[in-house]
Amino acid sequence: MALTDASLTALRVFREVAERGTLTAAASALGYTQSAVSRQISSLERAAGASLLERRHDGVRLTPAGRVVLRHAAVVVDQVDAGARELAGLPDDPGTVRLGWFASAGAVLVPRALAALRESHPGITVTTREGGTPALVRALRAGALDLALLGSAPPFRPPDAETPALEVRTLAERALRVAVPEGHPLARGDYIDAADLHGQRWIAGPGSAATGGAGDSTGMGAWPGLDERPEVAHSARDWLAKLSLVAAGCGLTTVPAMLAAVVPPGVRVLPVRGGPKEQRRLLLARLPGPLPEPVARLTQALRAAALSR
Amino acid sequence: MALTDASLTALRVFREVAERGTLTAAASALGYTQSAVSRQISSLERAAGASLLERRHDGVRLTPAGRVVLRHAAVVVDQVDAGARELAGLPDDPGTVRLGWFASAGAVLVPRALAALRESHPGITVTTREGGTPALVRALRAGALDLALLGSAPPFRPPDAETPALEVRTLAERALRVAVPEGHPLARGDYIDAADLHGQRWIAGPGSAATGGAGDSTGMGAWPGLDERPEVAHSARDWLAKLSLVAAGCGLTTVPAMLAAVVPPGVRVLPVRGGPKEQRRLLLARLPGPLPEPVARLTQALRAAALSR
DNA sequence: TGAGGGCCATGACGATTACGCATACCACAG
DNA sequence: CTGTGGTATGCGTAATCGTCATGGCCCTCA
Repeated sequence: MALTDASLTALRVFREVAERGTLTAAASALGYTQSAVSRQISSLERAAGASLLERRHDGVRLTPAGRVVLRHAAVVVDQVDAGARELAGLPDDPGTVRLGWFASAGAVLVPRALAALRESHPGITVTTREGGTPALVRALRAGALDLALLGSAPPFRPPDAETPALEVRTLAERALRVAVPEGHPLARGDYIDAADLHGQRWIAGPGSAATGGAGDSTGMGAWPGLDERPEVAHSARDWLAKLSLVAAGCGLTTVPAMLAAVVPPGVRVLPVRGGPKEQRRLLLARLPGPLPEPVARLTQALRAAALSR
Repeated sequence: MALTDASLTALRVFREVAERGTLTAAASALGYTQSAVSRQISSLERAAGASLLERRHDGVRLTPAGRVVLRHAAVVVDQVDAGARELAGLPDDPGTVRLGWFASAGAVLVPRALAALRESHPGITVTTREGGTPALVRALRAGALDLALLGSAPPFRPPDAETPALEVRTLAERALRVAVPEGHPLARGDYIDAADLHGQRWIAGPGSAATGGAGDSTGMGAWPGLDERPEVAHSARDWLAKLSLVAAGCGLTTVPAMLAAVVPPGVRVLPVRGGPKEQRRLLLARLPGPLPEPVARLTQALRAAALSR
């Protein structure tokens, strides 16, 4: 028996379980009994030939194999749903969703998601605005935004400590990279050794902290793991300006992996090896409560966009 | 009952039927009886709430609804298969595949497919070469190529008449478009009326036939459905040169829809309405015989690339 | 015109799967 | 110790899946 023998129902159930954290909650959400959900999971694990979930007293956790299957399952289920929608030509719920985002997410993920959403749900209107993580969280709390894309750096803490806790899901977690000019010596390899970042000139973000530790990329500039005082040759907030400077050979800058998709000609985006792992998370946050259909659709679009490379 | 209630088996069967053209052939290929396949199709049609196939005495044809479902089904099934492979960590068969292609396919589809293949199967080496359809067919026959991307124009005939017949599958069928400069009056709308193509200056392909009827885009230039003698302002083979000329405002040119993905700034690619439908097919051909694993993988990658927009 | 071949649909039947109900077991908190 | 929350599994019922056999339609050829 192989994963290819899995059923769509099992994949759909698995995704719901992974999101909700317990078989019981997933069952309730999908209109099954816990028993049926348990069997679907068991069936999927047999097909996968691996345990996909660790069972704990208070729910389940994904195993590494579970994470692999979840990634594929999400794509599959969303694709089937998209097919159903297209086929039915369903009149979707009209509505407006208000989304907040930080700059690098706005440059890549948001356009990608909005384009997909415009195609799959032409009736949904999305308004968006840029902001830093603290400001976006305040706007969520105030009810001025329905959804917000937030960045998060280690140690990965909740966006704020107020109650009720924000409903936060991780869309992606990827390592930071460095953008180098095409002709730069460091551009010759497939990665940059952290030790080779010594003595480089950097294009930093705004503010006094040249390394910009915030997860939302606003202050990003010199490599955060750099164990020397960085030489800051330029300081800029605008990503297009920063990347143009890189292209012009003016220096290096740290970028979220996502930005690699939109760098202009003359720029290479490379991972860094050695030194501490510089991971960043892309989060999607909202206030707890019923999930309106347009918000759910945008959430799906953002998730799909984050899963695609 | 909705498409979301469909089974993976039904989707897999449906795709095989669509490719092979008869329920009987699909059944044989998948190890089912014709009866089981017929029921899977019926089940899928119930889920879709529409007829997906026209039944004819010699097999089946896709309905418009069937085409929609096929597009999604292919993605779903390939994604499940990809998940299975990733999960199994299967050592893939190493090997080299030789692929032939014509220029516009080489500019878009081949890079896209090869990039995807490099990621999913790093052990597979692909060598490619450009050629026109007649030359590529000869190379297939001579065993110098494993696969070839061929263009086909109406009336859609087999690539040649030799035996054994080449194994040919249609990856895509799309209408030709016209590339116009951004500032051109015809660039203002979402489409071009065929009547408005009168009197335009054209960037033609090589050779004496300015409209270049061959499906493989080599001679493509003036709109093939043009009912006047075209004014040819430029003649070029190289697509980058042609498109750069368009961007520079030197004239219009006919392009396969696929090329819209890689036009440089300053170019708009628009469909044409009115006049005869100018459809072109993208075919993938090989000699009949056992399908080596690396060839199958490249075939899948090319198919996936052709399905994505 | 009739025979034969190819193709799809469907009745009948047996095997397998899916799901709900009830229950057992485990961990944790008060 | 009791109550709560969570997962796994036995049992019974209903639905689904696939094969075999058959019928109907269309086309080709002698």
